Amino acid sequence: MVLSRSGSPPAPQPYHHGNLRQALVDAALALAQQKGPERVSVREAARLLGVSPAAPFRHFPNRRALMTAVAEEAGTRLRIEVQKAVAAERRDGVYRLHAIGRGYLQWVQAHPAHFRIVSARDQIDAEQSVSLQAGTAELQQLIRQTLQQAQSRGDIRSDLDTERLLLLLRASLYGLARMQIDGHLPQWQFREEAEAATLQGGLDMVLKLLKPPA
Amino acid sequence: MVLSRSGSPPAPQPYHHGNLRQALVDAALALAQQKGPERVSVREAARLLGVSPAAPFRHFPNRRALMTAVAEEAGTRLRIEVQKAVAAERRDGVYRLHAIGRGYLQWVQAHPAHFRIVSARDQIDAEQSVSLQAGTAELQQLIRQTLQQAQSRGDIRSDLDTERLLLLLRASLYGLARMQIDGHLPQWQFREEAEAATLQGGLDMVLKLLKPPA
DNA sequence: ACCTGAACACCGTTCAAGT
DNA sequence: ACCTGAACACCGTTCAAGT
Repeated sequence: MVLSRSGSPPAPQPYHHGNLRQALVDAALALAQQKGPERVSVREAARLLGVSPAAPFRHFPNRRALMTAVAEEAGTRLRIEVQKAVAAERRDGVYRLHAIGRGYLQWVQAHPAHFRIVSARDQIDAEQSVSLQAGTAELQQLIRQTLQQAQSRGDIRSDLDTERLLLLLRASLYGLARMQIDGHLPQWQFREEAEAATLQGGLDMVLKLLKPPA
Repeated sequence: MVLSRSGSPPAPQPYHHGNLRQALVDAALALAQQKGPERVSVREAARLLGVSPAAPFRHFPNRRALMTAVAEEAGTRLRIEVQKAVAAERRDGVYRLHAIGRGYLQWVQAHPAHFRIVSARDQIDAEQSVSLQAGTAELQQLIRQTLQQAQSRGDIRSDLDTERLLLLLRASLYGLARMQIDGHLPQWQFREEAEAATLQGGLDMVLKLLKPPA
């Protein structure tokens, strides 16, 4: 948040106290947005904050731990965003499923760097992080409940196993998100809106397929 | 292929000729399998082959170019594997679609490091590589044709836009593959077979949903 | 044409020493 | 308790010089 954007040496501030831990997370996130998560360096973050290269290691055992902290923050924001999206949907059944998917995909598109970090298994320790594990579990539980509800309302085919549908739904969402992030989406469309439309189209298609046969 | 597995200094072989370029690709791939693609270092590859740290740069302008070459090889193998899988399927229609999906998912599971490299957008230059672009296009074209054929045979609902179905199919497959690679699959199952079954279940579910209503 | 040797500017991480 | 300074073993990359 409080990054000096000016010249090179940001003048040794009274960072000797202050919350260096949080400042490092903020700086790392900012760097990830600028140059991609894989190019974030601990030293550069330290430099930006005017502390020595060794300072970060009083707060994080290693680079992965710092990146994991960044991922935890991003993950929390994602979860909150999706929860907000469902809460804002007043209609029931499929509409709530739709809201979840839309919220998820829109967030990914709005914050690509954040999503890349949460899903960067090679940069973070997702299994070790209770926050990340809990966040994922909570999201999965939200989808599961919404799916069950939609099934019992007759909005969604109920002749199919809920857990398997859940897997497919997650795979579709995650797949669409990653295709966008990894540049696998048709590029003959220049505009951001076009990509959004493609993602939406994918989402619409799954949900259409889930409708009970007429 | 021809890596000396023994002690540290692999004795300066007559690599002064020989195919250093290909040897580097092989070495990088081997390292990627051992420690993950993101931990492959050009210097270590050079060391393994008994050449100087500068030698690789006569064959590749930079690290990304080397990794891209590795990805090209992996991508070719993936494409061939999938093509084989379809060719081996004697039945028509959905069965061919099934074969594609199965071939894809099985390959990913059998060669996780390879898949990680082909899809490691932060390590390679996928857009610059004609080989990778062509491979992806060919695979996409294969799925498209198979899908169209299945639709016209009445195996797959034909009331839905082919291109959108194609997107969903790709997203599901890519999503399932990445979930496995990124460790998002339920871990209460220890065995590899269990993960394979989960992936298969996801694939079966999409294809089931694509069947025309009875 | 292909490779070496030495160098440069970076990294992550450790550790004694400072406040 | 928190940070610095200096050091270590690594990187990717360049470039003159060697064969």
